[in-house]
Amino acid sequence: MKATPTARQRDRAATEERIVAAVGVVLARNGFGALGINAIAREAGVDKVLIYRYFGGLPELLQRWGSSGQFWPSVQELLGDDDEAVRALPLPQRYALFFDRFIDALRARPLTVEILAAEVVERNELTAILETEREQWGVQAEALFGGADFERMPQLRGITLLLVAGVQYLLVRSRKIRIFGGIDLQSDAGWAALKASVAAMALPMLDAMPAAAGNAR
Amino acid sequence: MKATPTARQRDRAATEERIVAAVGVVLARNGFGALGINAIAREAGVDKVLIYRYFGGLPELLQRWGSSGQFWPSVQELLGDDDEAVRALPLPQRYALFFDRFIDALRARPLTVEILAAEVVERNELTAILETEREQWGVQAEALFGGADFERMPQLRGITLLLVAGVQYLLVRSRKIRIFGGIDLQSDAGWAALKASVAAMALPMLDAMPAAAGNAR
DNA sequence: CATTCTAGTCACCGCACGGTGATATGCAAG
DNA sequence: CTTGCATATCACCGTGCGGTGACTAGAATG
Repeated sequence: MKATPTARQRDRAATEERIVAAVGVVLARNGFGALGINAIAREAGVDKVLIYRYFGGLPELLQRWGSSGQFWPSVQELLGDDDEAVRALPLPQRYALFFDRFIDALRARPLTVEILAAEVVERNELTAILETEREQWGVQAEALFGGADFERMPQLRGITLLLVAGVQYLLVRSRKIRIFGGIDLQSDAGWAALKASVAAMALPMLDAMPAAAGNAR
Repeated sequence: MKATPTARQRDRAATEERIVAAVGVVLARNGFGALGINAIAREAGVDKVLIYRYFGGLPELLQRWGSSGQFWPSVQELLGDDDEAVRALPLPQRYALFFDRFIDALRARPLTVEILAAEVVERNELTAILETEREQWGVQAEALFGGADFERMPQLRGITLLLVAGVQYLLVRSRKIRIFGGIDLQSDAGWAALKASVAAMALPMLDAMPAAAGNAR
């Protein structure tokens, strides 16, 4: 009479899956700050000791979870299906399109934004995931423009970096606040306005910068 | 023989001061995550019960600390002493100068950057400080350009917002990482490159945007 | 000297956390 | 059927946290 409270089904693979899934749930619901052994085990409906047994500990579990999804958009995703068409676009339009798709891709990944926020506070297994994914991405994304443009316009890299950083910051902030600098960060309209601003600025800047550039390849 | 371990000096004003000062020390050394009653009391060399007695609790203490310094640069600081000269500058140069000084002002305030990072995670008494200071600032800073320019160029607000956000993001990230997108965020040279990029981009953009603008007032 | 505030000290509570050892239980091979 | 192993459970530990009640000691007042 001591125990036997239904005694779970003894299926290790399934249990592991539940634990890994619980990571995402807790992260999405309670944020990174509440992401601990106890919370995950509770969410999965599983004894926390199993996390230690199956994964070794929280770090390993987070790695496992991280390798179970794509958290950073691939360059292919930014290109879309019309691969060739995008590559043929004049530089300013290509530049604007890049930000368009970059914003959309990140807005569609709330968990990525959550990790992005966690990166601010500390460096851990989760943030390492994004770092590695982003590293390759940076190289490929630059190739999308044809690095030649970057060579010709040394100032372009700084501006692009600031804009990319700005997008990430606004995304992270949009989790907690709605209006920032007069723009609604939680609405499509707000982000559309930002996209339009980038487009409007890309044209004169890219035309003027290297004496005469405009088109690419 | 029970006690009398020198029995501190019974000076409430001085003790309060030590406690308030300890907030800044702990925040600077261990970051926002470690900013608690125990840590502050320990740092101040004071029993934590005094924090409750003198201030009521952590929130009130943080408010008190927050009102004891200027955490956001005033518009006057961005203008500098040569007030009139700056106002007379052509728009692109004024725009670039604004970012120059904005970056310098924030880089000189590590505690502000720390609060900026805390804003990402949660909203509390600390972040409220920055919010209110920043609110007034936003209005005044826009006046610095003459709001007319913003009216004439609707896209300008979005770009400016993205750049300001980008600066804040890079500052926050620079606490933990050194290189970001190929730029050294912990060196003056890195930031100088970013400033140069803004300047290089401001000229063609602001010239072209409203058909014909260029100079102001 | 006795009284009364008040600044400062000490000891303790409940809680949630990360982590671990011993134990019960289902499944499958011998 | 028995044995052995992997799976799941329970009970417990130490630690640091925010928070509180009861105490001690100096300083001013009569």
